[in-house]
Amino acid sequence: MAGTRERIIETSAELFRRQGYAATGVKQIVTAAQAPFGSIYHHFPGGKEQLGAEAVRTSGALYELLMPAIFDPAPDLVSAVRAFFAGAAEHLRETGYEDACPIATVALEVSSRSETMRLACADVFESWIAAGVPRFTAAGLDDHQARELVVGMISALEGAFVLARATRSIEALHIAGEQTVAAVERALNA
Amino acid sequence: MAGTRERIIETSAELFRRQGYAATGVKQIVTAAQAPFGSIYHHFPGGKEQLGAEAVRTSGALYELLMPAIFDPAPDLVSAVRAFFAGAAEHLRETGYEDACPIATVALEVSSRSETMRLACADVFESWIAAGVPRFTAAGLDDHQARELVVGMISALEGAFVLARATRSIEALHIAGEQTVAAVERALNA
DNA sequence: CCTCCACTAGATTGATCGCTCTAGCGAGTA
DNA sequence: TACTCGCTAGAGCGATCAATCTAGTGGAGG
Repeated sequence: MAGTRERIIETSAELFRRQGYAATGVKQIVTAAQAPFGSIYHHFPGGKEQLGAEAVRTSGALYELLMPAIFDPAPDLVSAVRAFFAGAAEHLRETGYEDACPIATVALEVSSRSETMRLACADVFESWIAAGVPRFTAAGLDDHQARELVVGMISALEGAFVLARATRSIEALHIAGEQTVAAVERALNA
Repeated sequence: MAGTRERIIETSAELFRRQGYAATGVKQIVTAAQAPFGSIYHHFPGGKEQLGAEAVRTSGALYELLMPAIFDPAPDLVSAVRAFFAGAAEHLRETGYEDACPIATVALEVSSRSETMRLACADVFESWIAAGVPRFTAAGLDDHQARELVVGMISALEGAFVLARATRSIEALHIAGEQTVAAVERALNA
C-alpha cells in the first residue's frame, strides 16, 4: 500500500476540519483511513499532537495553492478577490456547510492547550499571508497596504465561515467578500 | 449556596470558550465550579449537550450587552466601531490571548455534530446582529445597509480573533477594525 | 538462502469519558 | 414529630480515550 502515512494525514485533516481536534479520536482516524492502529505511532511517535500538527501544516500548504490558482489567472485584483470569496461560498454550500477553513476550528481549540499545534496554525496563517501579498503588490500596492489587505481578507473569510457554518447561510460570505472588494478598490484608487 | 446552576453555566461557558466543547469534560466543569457532580444532571437532564447549549445562549446574551454598552455612549458610529474593535483587542491581549469570542470555538466544533447546539450558536449570532442593526440605522443608514455592515463587522471580528489567537498578535484585530470603519464611513458618505 | 528493518496488526493498558444510581441533607408544611 | 421535595453528594457504570506492547509480515541487501 503506497502512502499509509499520507492517507492518515489526509484523513485526519478532513476529520479535524469537520469536528475539531479534541472530538476526533485516533481510533476514528485509523478506521476512516483504513490504516492499522499501530501504524499511527510508528509514523507519528509524538502521538496525536504530532499528527495534528502535521495535518494542519499539510492542509495549510494545500490551501496556500489556492492563492496562485485563483489570483494569477484572474484579469485583475478585484475580480480575483471576488472569485476567492465566491469559490469559498460555493464550496461551503456544496459540502452541506461542512468544509470551511481546514484549520480554523483546530486553531481556536488548541491555541490555549498545545503550543506545538498553535505554532503550526500560526505558521500556516503566516504562509497564507506571504502567499497573498505578492498578488496584491503586483497590482501596484506597496508592501504595507498589501499585507493589510491580505490579513483583512483572510480575517473576513474566517469570520464569515464561523457565521456561515452556524447559520447555514452564505450571507456572511457574500458580505465579507464585497467589503473586502471595496477595501481593495479604495486602496487601488488612492 | 445561591446559584449552583448559574455557577455551572458560567464556568462551562468560560471553559468552552478557552478550550472548546469536546475538550472540556463534565468532571472538569464541576471541579472548576465547585459543584457536586450529581447536580449537573439534576439541573441539566439533557446532559452535556443541554449544558453546552445553555452556556452558549447565556454568554451570547451577556455579550449582546456590549452593543448598547459601547455604541450608545459613543459620539458617533465610527467612534463606536473603533472602540468596539479596540476593546476586543485590549481584552484579548490582557487575558493572554485566551478570551476571544465566547462561542466561536464551539460554533465551529459542533455545527456538524449537534443540531441543538448549532441552533443555539446561530440564534446567538442572529441576536447580536439584531442588537447591532438599530445602532447603525440610528446613524441614518437603511435596514439593508445596516445589516450588511453589522454582519461584516461581526465576521471581521470573529476572523480576526482566529488569527489573533493563533499568532498571539492583535495585528489582525487592528486591521479588521480599520477596514470595518472604512466600510461604515463609505456607507455614511454615500 | 538468511538477516535485517520498515511497517502492519491488534490486543491490552490505565485513565478518563458522559452518565446513572442511591443515599441523604435541609428547609418548608402540617 | 413526620413527611415531602429540591438539591447535594459521590460511588460506580460501561464505553471509549490516547498510548504501549508484542508479534508477525514482506521486501531489500548481502
